[in-house]
Amino acid sequence: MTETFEAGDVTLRRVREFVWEIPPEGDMRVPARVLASRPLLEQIADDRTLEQLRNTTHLPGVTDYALCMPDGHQGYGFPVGGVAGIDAENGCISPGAVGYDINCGVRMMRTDLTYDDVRGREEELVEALFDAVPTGLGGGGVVQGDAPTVEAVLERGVEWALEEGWAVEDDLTHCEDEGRRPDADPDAVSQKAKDRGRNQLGSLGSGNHFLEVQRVTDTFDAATAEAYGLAEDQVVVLIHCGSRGLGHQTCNDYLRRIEQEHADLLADLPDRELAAAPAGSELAERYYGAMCACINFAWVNRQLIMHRTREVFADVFDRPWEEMGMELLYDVAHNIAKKEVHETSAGERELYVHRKGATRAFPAGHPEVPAAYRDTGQPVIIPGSMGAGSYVLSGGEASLSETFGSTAHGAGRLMSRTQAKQEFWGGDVQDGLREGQKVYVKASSGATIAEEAPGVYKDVDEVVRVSDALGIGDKVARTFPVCNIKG
DNA sequence: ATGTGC
Repeated sequence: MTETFEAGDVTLRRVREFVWEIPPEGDMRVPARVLASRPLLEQIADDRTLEQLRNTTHLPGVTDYALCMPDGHQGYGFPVGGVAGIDAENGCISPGAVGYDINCGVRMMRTDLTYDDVRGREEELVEALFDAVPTGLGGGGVVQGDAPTVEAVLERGVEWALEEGWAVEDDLTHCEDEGRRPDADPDAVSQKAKDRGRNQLGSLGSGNHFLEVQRVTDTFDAATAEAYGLAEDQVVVLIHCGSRGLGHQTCNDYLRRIEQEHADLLADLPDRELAAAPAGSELAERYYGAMCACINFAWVNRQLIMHRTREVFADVFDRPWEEMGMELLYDVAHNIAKKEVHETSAGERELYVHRKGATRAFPAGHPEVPAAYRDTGQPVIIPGSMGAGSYVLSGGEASLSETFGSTAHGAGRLMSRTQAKQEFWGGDVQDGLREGQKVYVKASSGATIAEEAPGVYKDVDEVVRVSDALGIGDKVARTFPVCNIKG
């Protein structure tokens, strides 16, 4: 008999280990799949995640199945951790299925330092980073951009940073799409969005965004770890942030326009938050071009923060950063929609692959993996919480057949920010991390520390275990925090 | 996530 899992009015049936399916019924165009262990499934049984996932199967052109990654939880319309491959010719594109923070993502920078080099100097380092990298809501960035600067960043991405001395050539070759989305259309980004972004170039923002100095605690795959330049005890830097007010404004601009101009499509959807523009429409093209421009902005944002971090390390350790092996390992987006060609049940199709809180995980040999990682598969960076550490995976062979080339993006929230602030007090969390785990955290707001307390997250080990077992993203290395700055 | 609302 088929094993089932009941959650409210949703019944999932087990397809095989870690694969659960909501069979199509009513206006569902395809099944919905959750990739999770039973404990992870139980953690999304009582919120809107499964209902939202089911809703996404109503989107025109959704292909084969809608998916929820192991770290999934409820979001705006479309679950965080959601993946949908939607036909780019006959389907649609949905801003809510990309997320408000366009190209929210992570980059990891290597160093040649070991934990011994930073131990005892955590406080000095965390203070220096906090002084150098703007955090929190509002304006102020590493760079104060004027209007032409914003245009250049939207158009050319990290190439702009290279020209301006904020990057080296190797940074481009170790970034998804070499740091530039060619489909970017800066004219499709509103003046209001550009104005908001102008003084936010090189700023972390708030919420779950952070910069963390970490040490590698484990390697699981010696050959891939070596190819990625990772070894136990090594110090690395992880940067998690997105496109700030510029991306947020762009998402909002297009949601409102799409709701108005494609009200007929919206009328057939179960949730207003899923508003989508039909493929081929002017608005679909404009949103795609604007989103790609925001992607470039976010890559530059992370680039500026990384380069500033190099300067901080040079200062603190009194050596040129080039002599400390401070190279970009990889930068990967986890809030994005991309035109990609995939093998589907209907044959080869060009899809808008929507990944919202999901990471692309292309395996070895895929032509879109940067040359540096063509033989190992794309690095997949999965940040965990301040108390649990993070993972580096490599894109798995099964990702292309199972998940449109995707895997998880983090530990996944267990509770809302409001609930977190009722459960935790920022100062206590900070003290506990420092005294218990030698993790030095500095934030511009105590509330943010409470909202991001380790206890508000699911078990990242369990999330990664599922990814690895399914063969969509394979374990390479694990890291643990040393010091962390956040909004 | 966000000049912390739709």
